[in-house]
Amino acid sequence: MRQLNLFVPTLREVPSEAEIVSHQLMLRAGFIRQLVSGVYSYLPLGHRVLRKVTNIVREEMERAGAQEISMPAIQPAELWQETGRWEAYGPELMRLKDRHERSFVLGPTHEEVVTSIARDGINSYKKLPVNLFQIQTKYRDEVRPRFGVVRAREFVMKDAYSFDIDREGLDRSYQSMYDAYTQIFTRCGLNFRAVEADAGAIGGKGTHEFMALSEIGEDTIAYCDSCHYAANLEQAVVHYNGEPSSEVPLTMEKVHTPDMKSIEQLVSFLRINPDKLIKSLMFKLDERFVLALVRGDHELNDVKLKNMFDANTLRFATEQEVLDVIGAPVGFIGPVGVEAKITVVADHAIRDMVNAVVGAGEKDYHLINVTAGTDFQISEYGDLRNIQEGDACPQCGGEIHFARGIEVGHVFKLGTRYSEKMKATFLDEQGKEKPMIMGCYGIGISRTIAAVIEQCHDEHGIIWPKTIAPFDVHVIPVNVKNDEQRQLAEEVYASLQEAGLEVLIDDRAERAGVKFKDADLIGIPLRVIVGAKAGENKVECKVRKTGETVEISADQVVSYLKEMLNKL
RNA sequence: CGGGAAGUAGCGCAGCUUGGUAGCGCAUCUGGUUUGGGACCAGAGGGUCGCAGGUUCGAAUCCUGUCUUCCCGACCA
Repeated sequence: MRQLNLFVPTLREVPSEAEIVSHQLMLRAGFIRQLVSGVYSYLPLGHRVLRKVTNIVREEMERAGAQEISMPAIQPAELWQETGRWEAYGPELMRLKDRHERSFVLGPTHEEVVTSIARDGINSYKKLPVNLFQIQTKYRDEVRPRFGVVRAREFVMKDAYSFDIDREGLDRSYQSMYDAYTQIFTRCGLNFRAVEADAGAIGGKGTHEFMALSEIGEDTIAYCDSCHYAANLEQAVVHYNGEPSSEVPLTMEKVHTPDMKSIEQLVSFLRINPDKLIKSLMFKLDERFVLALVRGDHELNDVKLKNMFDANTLRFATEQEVLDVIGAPVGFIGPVGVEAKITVVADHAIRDMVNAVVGAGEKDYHLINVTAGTDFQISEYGDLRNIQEGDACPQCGGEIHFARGIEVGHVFKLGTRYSEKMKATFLDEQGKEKPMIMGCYGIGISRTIAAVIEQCHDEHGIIWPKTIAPFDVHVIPVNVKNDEQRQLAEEVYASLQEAGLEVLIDDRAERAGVKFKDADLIGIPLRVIVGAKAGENKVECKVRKTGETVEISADQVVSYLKEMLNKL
């Protein structure tokens, strides 16, 4: 490809709308342009990278036995009403109406469509298992699009759906997708971890998120330093060791704590550590009120609380509800003497606390020297808090650390959630009708590209992994007006192409500095500079990543670069 | 949806306080000189100052409304 004709509008300055490095570089290097918030065009270079990633995904999916299809982005509301997601998905769902006032959605995912296809097309165990995938533009009306293509409203996604006759089949499908994903992200040059995750709106049990490690990641990953354990912060299991305090329980006392509503205020007022405090939080779970207790220095995990009660909805109780049920304002509520009014549950850590501080259930008062089991009763203990750095790993007892991650892939075991609702059944060997067992597997393709840039760049620009670089080699004649240089560069260009490499030649009549700056920005892994020594048939080969430069004879360029490419 | 910031040429910004009909750098075009890390000189093109309304003889500037973009939060495959 000739740069003279290539549309690469590079920017010298950083567009003010871009905050993070990948967004800035994608704009500056001329890969993308924004149309409206969260919606982007991919320019020629960006599109080439998109194609590279797409090809890797396609290859690995097909290698894993999945079959590519293409489903519509426009889907009728009726399909979503069948599974209840027309309501459940909420405002994230892009909805629209046609001229006859019929409702449609722009698909954020395709469980409904693919299940309807399977339901019509598959009716015997003999036709299973099947895994169908597509690579397609998806739509989500994000509350707040941000970080360029990392959180966009329109984005490219690979989604796959497996259909099996039983759980064992699903386990096999799931594992093969897990392996394919590992292969895909490795090939893309990404530093990632597969973490145990929450199933979210799609539902189902048994799920892993593939997280690209990055400071700008929107999720926190808890991982173990001595085993492979890694989980979403919200999902990580907290191991209960049972280390009761050796303190002698003292007699409960009421103390005046005027306006001391927060943990921080109490800590400085009473001169105690936050781990001596018990936080009492009141929630409304479905139709009931619950008082949940966690240690002062811990964070309550609402998903765990929700799961404890198998509830569908959870929200904080309003100030009025707290006043009505407990009889005290928020900030002064506690577990003592409320057993008759409300269900009290607690995190395991509360078990071990002796002489703790709780709200007195009376404005401007707290109780000190309070001990669970003695001064108040707990109806159920459970793992209700978020894991913290330094906690023990639930699998091996090692130490838990935190890292930030960008979710680039997600594999779910769906089970029969959709097949039952949509009556996607098959006849088994006994002639018995059964719902298909489903799995679904997504990869955020456009987001993956941003994640790679976050991990692979320097102060000059992008440093593409060779596997997804827009080109393999960048040939730069320093001065195109010099016939020797131009001709030699053309020869090198032709021979590299002949050798099957993807080559971009900067044949613009720009000064050397401009070309080098642009080349750094664009980030093609290998560079051939044809300059002053063209007359001696010598060129310079440079590795973008290391800056390593070697002067070689033009005749050796092809073999040398092929070797370098293998080493990268 | 709550909090904050900003909309002036393709990009980055000044001008606004104190109203007088728009400017700088980069980019673009022409000519010349340059030519190994974003050159120099001379000239040129490009803007309904986000939009609407109001105040005024006169509005980029003051007032009101509205839209958009970005950031923080809530939310989230």
